Amino acid sequence: MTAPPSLAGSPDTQATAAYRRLRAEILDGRLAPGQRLKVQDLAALCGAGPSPVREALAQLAAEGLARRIEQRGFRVADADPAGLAGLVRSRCLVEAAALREAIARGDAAWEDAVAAAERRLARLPRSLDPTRYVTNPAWEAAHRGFHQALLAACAAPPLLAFCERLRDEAERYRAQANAVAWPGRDVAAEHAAIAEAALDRDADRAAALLAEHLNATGEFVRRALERRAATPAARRRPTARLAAE
Amino acid sequence: MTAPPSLAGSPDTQATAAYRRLRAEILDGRLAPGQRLKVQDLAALCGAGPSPVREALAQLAAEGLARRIEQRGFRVADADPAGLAGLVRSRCLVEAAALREAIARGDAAWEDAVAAAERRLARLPRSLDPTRYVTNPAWEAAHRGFHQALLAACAAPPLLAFCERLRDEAERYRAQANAVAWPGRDVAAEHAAIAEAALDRDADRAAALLAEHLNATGEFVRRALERRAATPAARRRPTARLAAE
DNA sequence: CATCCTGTTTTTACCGACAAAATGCGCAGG
DNA sequence: CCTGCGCATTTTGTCGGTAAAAACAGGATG
Repeated sequence: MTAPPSLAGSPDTQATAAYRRLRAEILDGRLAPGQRLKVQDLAALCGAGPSPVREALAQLAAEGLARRIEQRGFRVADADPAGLAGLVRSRCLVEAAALREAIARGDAAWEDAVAAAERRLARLPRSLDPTRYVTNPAWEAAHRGFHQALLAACAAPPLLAFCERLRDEAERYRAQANAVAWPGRDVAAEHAAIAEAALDRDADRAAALLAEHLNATGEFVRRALERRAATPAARRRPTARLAAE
Repeated sequence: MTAPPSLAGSPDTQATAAYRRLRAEILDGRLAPGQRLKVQDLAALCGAGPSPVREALAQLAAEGLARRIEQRGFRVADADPAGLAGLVRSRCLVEAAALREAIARGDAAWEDAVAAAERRLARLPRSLDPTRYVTNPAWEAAHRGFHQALLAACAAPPLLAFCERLRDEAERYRAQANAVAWPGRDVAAEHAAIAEAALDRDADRAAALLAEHLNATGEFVRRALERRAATPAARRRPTARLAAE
């Protein structure tokens, strides 16, 4: 029971700490798409030297969250409509395939987990404030958990990891969109319908509903992105300095 | 005219050079699965300092070709039967889905490209030596080109990139297997059948043939892996020693 | 008026050195 | 003969400083 050197948790090395931090900032849009990532600035931000930061950036670039330009540093990956379209199409195809597989292979435990995740998600409010959108971390976690539970019975770890990665990237787009508007859609009903079809073992219906769900979110984000592009970049407010190169 | 510093091509930074090199060595098995990756050794190998090497390793770890163990360095990713099974399953699901999409969206140019790639591949010998297996780089390139051409009409870049990554990992397993045996299968016929079904726009048949093709390769590799586990001088200790150093 | 050159300033990419942690080894004790 | 503990050695992860490449700004030029 003595706690000699390091017992619990993560003694998190500087490199992974920087990785986590930068990843989070990119995902929620605090580091805007296209923005330049100067090593020294980030090093100062993370309170670390340049080496761990470069390591983190290399990792992020490999995951597609950043772009490396040889001899010219790193930038946050862009989030343009073309990228969104490819992302949504990928998600529809891949998640539908994974869901079909999960439905084919899922056992009783999988059914229970799906049902439980659905109920847990349904109980939580999407936004912390009923009148306008305020991110609810608990809902986000439950949402992720639901989609994960749906596919969990699919015995193909690389595929599931890929789904996770695409979900991450989608979150980045959503963060852009939520700055502008939020959906009036009844997402809870969509989730319930997907869960029901999956538990009925109706692969075609479940896959179609899931694809529709993803497409609807994509369409919403596309509109928001469009509207955002139309608005002249917040008429030179100092706050825009973050986004400016 | 004045013979400037770097004239053509890539002035390849040390980090990317190391990345390419290590990646190649992992893919063709010269760095064996599970092997420890000591930074200093690799740095000496690449003629570079530790920082670029760590950067390359972080990238490889993000791609799944290496594992990072916090505070304990990097190792080459394992290549055990379980990993192979998940990989094959993932490839079947993902490539089938991508192929369906490509068949649905492909135009005449796509058809031509597929047909051309198939003919190019059919013309090349699988092995440089007819009596035993000797890797033929031209065939490898054409093979990759064929599978790529098949899916090219699928408008989902992230998905295609993922297929590439899985193909890379599969190559790693194949390198293990080819050290033991080589398939008597008529792979050329399989490729021809897939191309024909795709050009007939018969998505179901094409997807089924492709999945079968991938499964057959997977099964071949699995057998080879099994045989390999039995033969080497790993009598006293369970398989652990193979991974050690 | 746009364009090109040129010197200055940032920024990248890299190395070598250093502390903390892990690994392996020898040795006492059961 | 095996088991557990402390010490020397390796290895990791990190920093600060440095050459070289890119970005920038200003002035001369067609």
